[in-house]
Amino acid sequence: MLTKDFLRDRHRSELTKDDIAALESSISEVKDYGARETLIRAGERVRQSTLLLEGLMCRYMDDRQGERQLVAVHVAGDFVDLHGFPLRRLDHDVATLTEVRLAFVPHGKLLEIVAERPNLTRILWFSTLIDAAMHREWIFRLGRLNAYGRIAHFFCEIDAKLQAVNRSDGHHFPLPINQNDLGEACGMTGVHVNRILRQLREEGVMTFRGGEVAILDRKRLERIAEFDPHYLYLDENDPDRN
Amino acid sequence: MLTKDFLRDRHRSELTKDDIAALESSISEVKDYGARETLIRAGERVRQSTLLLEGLMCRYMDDRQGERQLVAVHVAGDFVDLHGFPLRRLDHDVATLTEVRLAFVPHGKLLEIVAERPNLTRILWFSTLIDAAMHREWIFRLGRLNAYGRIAHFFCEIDAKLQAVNRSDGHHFPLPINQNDLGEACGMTGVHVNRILRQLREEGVMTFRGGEVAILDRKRLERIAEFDPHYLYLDENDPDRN
DNA sequence: GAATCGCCTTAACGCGGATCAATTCCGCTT
DNA sequence: AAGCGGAATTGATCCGCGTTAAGGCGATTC
Repeated sequence: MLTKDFLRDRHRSELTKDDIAALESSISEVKDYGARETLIRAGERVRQSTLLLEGLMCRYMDDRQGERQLVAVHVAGDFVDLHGFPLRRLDHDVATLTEVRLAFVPHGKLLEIVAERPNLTRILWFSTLIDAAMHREWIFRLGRLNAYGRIAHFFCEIDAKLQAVNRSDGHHFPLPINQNDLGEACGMTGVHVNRILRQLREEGVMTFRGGEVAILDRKRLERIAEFDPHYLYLDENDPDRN
Repeated sequence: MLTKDFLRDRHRSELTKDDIAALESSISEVKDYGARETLIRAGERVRQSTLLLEGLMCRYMDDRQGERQLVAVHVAGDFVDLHGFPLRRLDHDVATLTEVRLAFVPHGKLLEIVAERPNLTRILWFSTLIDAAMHREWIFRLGRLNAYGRIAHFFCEIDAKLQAVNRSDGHHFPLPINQNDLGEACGMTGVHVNRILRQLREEGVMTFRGGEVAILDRKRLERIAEFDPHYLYLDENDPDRN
């Protein structure tokens, strides 16, 4: 089941067996890629969308001096560029962070889904809007938190997302990226990321070394980050679903 | 025609007459509101979506100390909280900035559209993804530009959006908000906004006084902002549409 | 016409994070 | 065991922006 992590812990139960079968059968190809490959460039016409099965990916934009700003980090189960289907061309680049396994869905198949499966369509739409909600939280993080809060927030978010697809136990998880990547996600230099990580380590909040994260004091970490996972639309946070 | 500004200059031509009629007839109510009213609070269950017919609105999140971060500013023609339809509850507040005229569309009608009108559905989906693209550009702006660039970028964006719905001639337009609002949009204090505005004024790039914007040197303004309107998905920027 | 209010404006001061530059660490190669 | 390259680490210095505070100006109200 290639789509087993798609919307896992995110109203996946609203998908019927038929919906899932339709989605599964619209996959044209599964392929592996190495770390740090750019798969899509901004402005290109895109004709398929990418479901991330395993590994980490990111989306980013570069400024005039070539400084990079990540706008999203993706984990297993994410439909990384589903928004490319209605948009037809993207406003940013898409790249792998680690080695990945990807499944591709041609946009022709998505057109059929929109024509024939309103329920699945609404839920695919929903999944692209979770990404938008995460974008908003990133805006908040960059606009209102200092470096300490921004880094803490990044780890809260990635942990919550990895937990939802069972890649983190909430205390410990692999995250094979470097301090510079972290800086590019949080709008700061690698040097300053290093100082912040030292502070978090010395205060016993969390550690990040050799691509391994350990969360030691979740309460403190979440307070530093002003973290509230509502914006991730995970099942447990939805008080009166219906 | 209440929906005349919806997606104006943004692939609106892909909507059939029938689609437009269906959308128009799904409007349940038109209502006016005053400036600075919060219409939707984060977490509420939403059962209708809001089309902005005239005026300015914003979406925002507050941090723990009550400091506000805007995550979007909306102009006439924007379907402000269409994302509330698939999401069902929002992760942020929605408020008016100026006096506004609004049209409401019940989510029940949107369900019918999704069931019966695949083309309109795909285009409604598209419209919510333009908002996501603007979020990404805001992330870039906050993460990689300094105060000078961020303010310049804000004005480039709002001008481009207002031009698309014919509320700006590209040189001069009303923008009845204050310097503090600008700060909340650009992640800085009102005091510093004031310094930057003075600088832009003294350098002959643009002015912003009494709710009126004048763009004096567009080339310079766009260079300062590193502005490229591709992310707005306006018609003139789409080299080979179809 | 005095008082009030919202908003703009400017100045003084301090801090957070960028910048620049070394140094250390560690996994990999040979 | 030595050599190498990428990443982590740390220090010194600088400056952009926050903070605080004070004053100005036009609009509104009584």
